[in-house]
Amino acid sequence: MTDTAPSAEPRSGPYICGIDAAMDVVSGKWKSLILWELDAGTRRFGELRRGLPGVSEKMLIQHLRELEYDGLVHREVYREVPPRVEYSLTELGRELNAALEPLAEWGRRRIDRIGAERVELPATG
Amino acid sequence: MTDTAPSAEPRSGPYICGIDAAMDVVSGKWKSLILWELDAGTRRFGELRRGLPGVSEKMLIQHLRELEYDGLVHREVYREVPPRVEYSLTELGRELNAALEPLAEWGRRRIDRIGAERVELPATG
DNA sequence: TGCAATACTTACCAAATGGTAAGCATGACT
DNA sequence: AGTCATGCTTACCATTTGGTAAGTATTGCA
Repeated sequence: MTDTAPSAEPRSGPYICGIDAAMDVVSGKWKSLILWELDAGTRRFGELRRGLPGVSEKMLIQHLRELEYDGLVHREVYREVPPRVEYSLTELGRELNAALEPLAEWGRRRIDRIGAERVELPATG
Repeated sequence: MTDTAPSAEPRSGPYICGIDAAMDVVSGKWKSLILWELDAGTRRFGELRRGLPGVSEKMLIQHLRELEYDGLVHREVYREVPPRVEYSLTELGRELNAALEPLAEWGRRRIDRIGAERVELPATG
């Protein structure tokens, strides 16, 4: 297998607890951010890339593929030229995002508390 | 700086969003598990090690130090021989754990859904 | 004297993760 | 024929992360 080949099916433990199992699908530098972006609606590959400042194409597809295998995002290919591929959240993905919301809120308070810098995101919705 | 030297102060972004800031303090193979263990009460170093099957001493202290710097755990040293060191959650740590609960619940359902294996934890209390 | 217990500390190494940059396929447009 | 756009794919490399195993310090106890 090569460098970028993603696993062929959902990662599947063994896990010590629920956190362990949830973190497994969310860990990766851009995954939660991708989920967040998609929560606002369907996005094309290029739109996602532009919406996530700093992500490389390699990592973006790699993460998208893993999220797809884990059943969190849906990939729809339109056979056009130039190609069009749209990504959206599955129901499972939306549930995960909901479960991430309290964590996001905690993080926002942490940013305020420690006065961390914020990265400006070009508005995406 | 050597291999194991932890950073001297809380990690501090810049962050893209709350998730980003929260994940930053939780990511690390054992961190959420350590938090989970400590949620049940104060633990000595050795107790934590025995409670987390597979963790190495190096990673355990490294993660504990980072959690301490990030203000999530409190470290209390008793000058005895042999030494005794007790770790416990701070209020901030308890808040983080609360924010992690929905994610844990999602993860538990994921384990059931995909029929993932579970690792047996020796009972720690 | 020598070993046990506890909480680290260190050196070294392997695997995982992520980045850069170039290449590929297709068809419309010039 | 050459360029553009899009969505990848690949090779290669650097950094990060985590593991193993040995060593340190202190004092009680056999």
